[in-house]
Amino acid sequence: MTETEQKAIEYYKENSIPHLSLDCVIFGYDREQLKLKGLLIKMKRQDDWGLPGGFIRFDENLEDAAIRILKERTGAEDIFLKQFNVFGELNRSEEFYNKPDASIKDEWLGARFISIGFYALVDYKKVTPVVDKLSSDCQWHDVEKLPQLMMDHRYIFDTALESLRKDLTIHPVGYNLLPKKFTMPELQSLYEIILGRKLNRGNFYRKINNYQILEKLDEVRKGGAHKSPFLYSFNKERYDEAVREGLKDIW
Amino acid sequence: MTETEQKAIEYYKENSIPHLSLDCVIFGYDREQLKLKGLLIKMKRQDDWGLPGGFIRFDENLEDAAIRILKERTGAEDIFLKQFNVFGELNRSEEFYNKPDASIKDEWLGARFISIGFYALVDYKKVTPVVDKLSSDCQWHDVEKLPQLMMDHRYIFDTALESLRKDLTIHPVGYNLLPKKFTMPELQSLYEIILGRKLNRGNFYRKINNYQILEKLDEVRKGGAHKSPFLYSFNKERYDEAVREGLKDIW
DNA sequence: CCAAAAGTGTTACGTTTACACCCATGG
DNA sequence: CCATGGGTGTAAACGTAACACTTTTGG
Repeated sequence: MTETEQKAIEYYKENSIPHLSLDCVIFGYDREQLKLKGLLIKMKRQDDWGLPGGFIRFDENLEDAAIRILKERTGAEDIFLKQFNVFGELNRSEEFYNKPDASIKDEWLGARFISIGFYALVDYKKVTPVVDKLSSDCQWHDVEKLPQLMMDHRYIFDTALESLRKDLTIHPVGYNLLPKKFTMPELQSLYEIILGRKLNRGNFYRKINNYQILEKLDEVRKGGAHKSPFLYSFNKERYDEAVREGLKDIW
Repeated sequence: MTETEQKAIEYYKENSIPHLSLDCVIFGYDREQLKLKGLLIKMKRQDDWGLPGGFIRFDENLEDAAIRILKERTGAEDIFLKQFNVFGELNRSEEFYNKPDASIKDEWLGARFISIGFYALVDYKKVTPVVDKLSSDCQWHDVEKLPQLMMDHRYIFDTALESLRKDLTIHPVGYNLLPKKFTMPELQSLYEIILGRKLNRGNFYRKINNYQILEKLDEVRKGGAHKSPFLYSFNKERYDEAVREGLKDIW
């Protein structure tokens, strides 16, 4: 273990709640490749990838810790972030740092950890994955072809995706993932990518309009090969309300 | 603080994960009064009621800790138990044990705690509320008229009830709340009590039958004032499957 | 006989899905 | 002109709520 690593661990140890970690499943919407990605990190001298995570400082709210970790890893702020499950099986993490050939050995890190899972959704292009002092790599991976993940991180990832897709049917998504002004096909494409399936255009159009979270602008997007599509923006008040209250029974 | 209390705290301190607690919202189905109850405790020398909670031992799974706490408080085993949210606001708990007039002062207990919320559903009659070493009372309370609760326990309680009612529309409920053999009106009554509203009899009959989680027996319940209702039992395999997978798309 | 229980039918209504049509328009 | 986008129509399938009728049967 290098001195940098040791110092980083020392800092965690002094300022964070022990035995409690936070794992973030960060989904990235890739508008160009029309793919959903997941941000994974690689710990120094480790083969398997893992979820970016962190610890909760003694002086910060749980939610703020998740926001901070996300910011540290991606630079992204003001993002759709949600606590979705706690992973507390015995031995889910202990072995990792205690193996004879473990790249990092530390008593604090090697203790039992219970992890609170958050998932986030960010704009793939707006994000620069950041390698921190304990990691050697931080990369986007296609959700459909994830590499081998360490510990129970594959299970956490799958649970997050399931939660995201379920939440999507109740809550709106798109703010911070699309430009301020966007077209209906762009919004539909976002939904299709997250859900992993095609949606009917006409039905999507009517449904999303009924939610009244959109504002149609008097502009069109010029320059495309075909008819210029209209531009829309989110009505932030109605959008936030729908995120809070859910999309049912808002008539 | 008495010596008993001090010893109890000492035991927690030595065997439990610090800064991490577990709060249980235990709902009790009261078949006779047709009411939904919540199990609350009163800490020694405290006026406000609170949720039964506990800590996670270093050597037990998160889920097992919840099962244990439930068992300690109610004697109930093999119960519908679900993790529903984590409460991690700064200062949600610290003040409680650090107030000048706090009935219990302890460094370990007075530290910051993040609490994992579980809710459970038990048969009101099968349960004997147990007062432990730190509490002076343990009682059922009508869900509609809860007393003042300490800390953020009212918020936790309300969140749990919301989760329970939402889960009820997707997952079946009733095993362990009804006798092995029960009638259709009894099952409907259970649902009505939990949901807090009346359901249409005919529709309920068809719906619950479609789920194919019930087995109609060749017996009737004798002794009532009127027509003897048929008895049913749960088909445990189908029931468990529906609990796991949800009730949609099982056709 | 009466009231509760069991089972079924019917109607209405709303939602979702699938599909299809028409129009607009940029290059 | 043609591919894309915008907007609407519609029919089928499905879900569910409300209600009502019938039959059964214990006391």
